[in-house]
Amino acid sequence: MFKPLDPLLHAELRLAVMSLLISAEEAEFPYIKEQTGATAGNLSVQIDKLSAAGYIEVEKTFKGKKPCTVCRITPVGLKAFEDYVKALKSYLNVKKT
Amino acid sequence: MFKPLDPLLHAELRLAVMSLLISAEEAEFPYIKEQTGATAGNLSVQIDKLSAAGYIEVEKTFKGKKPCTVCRITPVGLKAFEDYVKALKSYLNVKKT
DNA sequence: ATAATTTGGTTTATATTATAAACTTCTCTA
DNA sequence: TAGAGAAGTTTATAATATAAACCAAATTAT
Repeated sequence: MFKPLDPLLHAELRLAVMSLLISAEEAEFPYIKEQTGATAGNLSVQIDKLSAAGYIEVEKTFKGKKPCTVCRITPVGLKAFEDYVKALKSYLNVKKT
Repeated sequence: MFKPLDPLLHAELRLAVMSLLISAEEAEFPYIKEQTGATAGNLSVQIDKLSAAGYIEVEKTFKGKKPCTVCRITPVGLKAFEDYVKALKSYLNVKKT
């Protein structure tokens, strides 16, 4: 009846990050921060979690002399996101009006 | 960009309960328990929260001599659910494939 | 030159939340 | 009448999200 919802994705900020990365393919930390409205600390933690799960790839480089953290979604992450959306539909597609 | 997600609804079990009640209009505790696979304790707590928020109505009656807890969605709950679904879409409708 | 501010983050502490375990009350049945 | 089962509730714990505090380097102001 109800499919389980991947707890890693069923969290507002992490879902927003994944959502961004799916449409953008690549995004820098400050951009994600601005788009999501998250605090840097919170974003840092959630990015770590997504990265630890292999859902995103994080590359720490330099842009001139400033540090620059770039995030990309991985195939695993994309799959997880798609599965999550499918599962969610079991909760939403209830009323066939 | 990303609409905030009602934290009361953005929780697996509560979402499942609301989802059930939207299609069923009325449901008894044991039925909800069975459909969601939740433990009675967890379900009891989550039903209380939905009820406290006015999202559902809980009626405690008797079925013969056994207690019988019946739940119904309220207009407020229905509205909240619809808003939640709309908000969710801001996270999902990203890739227009 | 050096003090203050900003940028780009990380670490840590707190507060909330979800969840299950333990408990209660009543009924049925062996 | 003892034990099991149904229907929940309360309470304790473990996980989680989140922001506050912090750090380092670079830029700007004095």
